[in-house]
Amino acid sequence: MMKIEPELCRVEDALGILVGKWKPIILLNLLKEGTQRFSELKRSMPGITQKMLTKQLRELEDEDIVERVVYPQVPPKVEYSISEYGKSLEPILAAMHEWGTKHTLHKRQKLEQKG
Amino acid sequence: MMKIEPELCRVEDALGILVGKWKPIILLNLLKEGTQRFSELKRSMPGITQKMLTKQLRELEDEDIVERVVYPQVPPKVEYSISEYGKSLEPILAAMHEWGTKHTLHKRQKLEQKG
DNA sequence: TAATATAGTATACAAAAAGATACTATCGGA
DNA sequence: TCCGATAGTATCTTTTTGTATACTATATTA
Repeated sequence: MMKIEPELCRVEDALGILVGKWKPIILLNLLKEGTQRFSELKRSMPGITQKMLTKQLRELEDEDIVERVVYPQVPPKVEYSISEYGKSLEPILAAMHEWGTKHTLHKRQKLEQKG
Repeated sequence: MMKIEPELCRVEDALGILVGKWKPIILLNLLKEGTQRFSELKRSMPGITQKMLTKQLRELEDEDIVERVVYPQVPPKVEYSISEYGKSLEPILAAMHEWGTKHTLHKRQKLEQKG
């Protein structure tokens, strides 16, 4: 059985990058669609505000997960993509998605038992 | 390459369970030490308040990740442990810990380059 | 009889995250 | 000349999280 020393725990370091109401969605979008413009990302995430999208992207960029390329044009064009380094998060996202799917089912079954 | 449909994404369901300033630590403690009393858990997490520990444990219990057993004694004795179901989170915690460890190193190297 | 240990709850407060809304610059086209 | 598109900022408010501190019950022990 795996035993991580709780006091040497680095789970939070990974968690900190994924946490944020929109980060997993942003990452999955970029992983699925590849390079995307700011406006494309925004359109694919109904409900997100400009401010939030910018903020989350900056944070991901600061962690080297996401790459940002500005084209000197008017109107502006800025493209976002997952960095090679960022792709190392993919198995974690996949594992969480898989677990989350099972857990959703688990909760549904629990609710049905109670009526 | 794995492609999770962002609109069917269940990453948040897993994330929601791990998020909270103390949850990963609590889970790792229980995974490492096995069954623990409330006071033992508290002692092994310097800085956590009673209220926070109770709250996090309740939330984990509500998700069936943690089991709570009350002994009808005075002074009270309450034991916490990871449920069988909860153990399915272990690979995710391990993956995040591993990634987090690498990421900590990555950031350190980046800082050193800049001085 | 008073202190101690345990596992809490109650209340108030502070800080962080998220949301709503309005504003900016600038080129091309109508 | 005014509008629209793009990728942002700036400011304010609300919501969510987390912290600090005090309080509770009760058998046992000194």
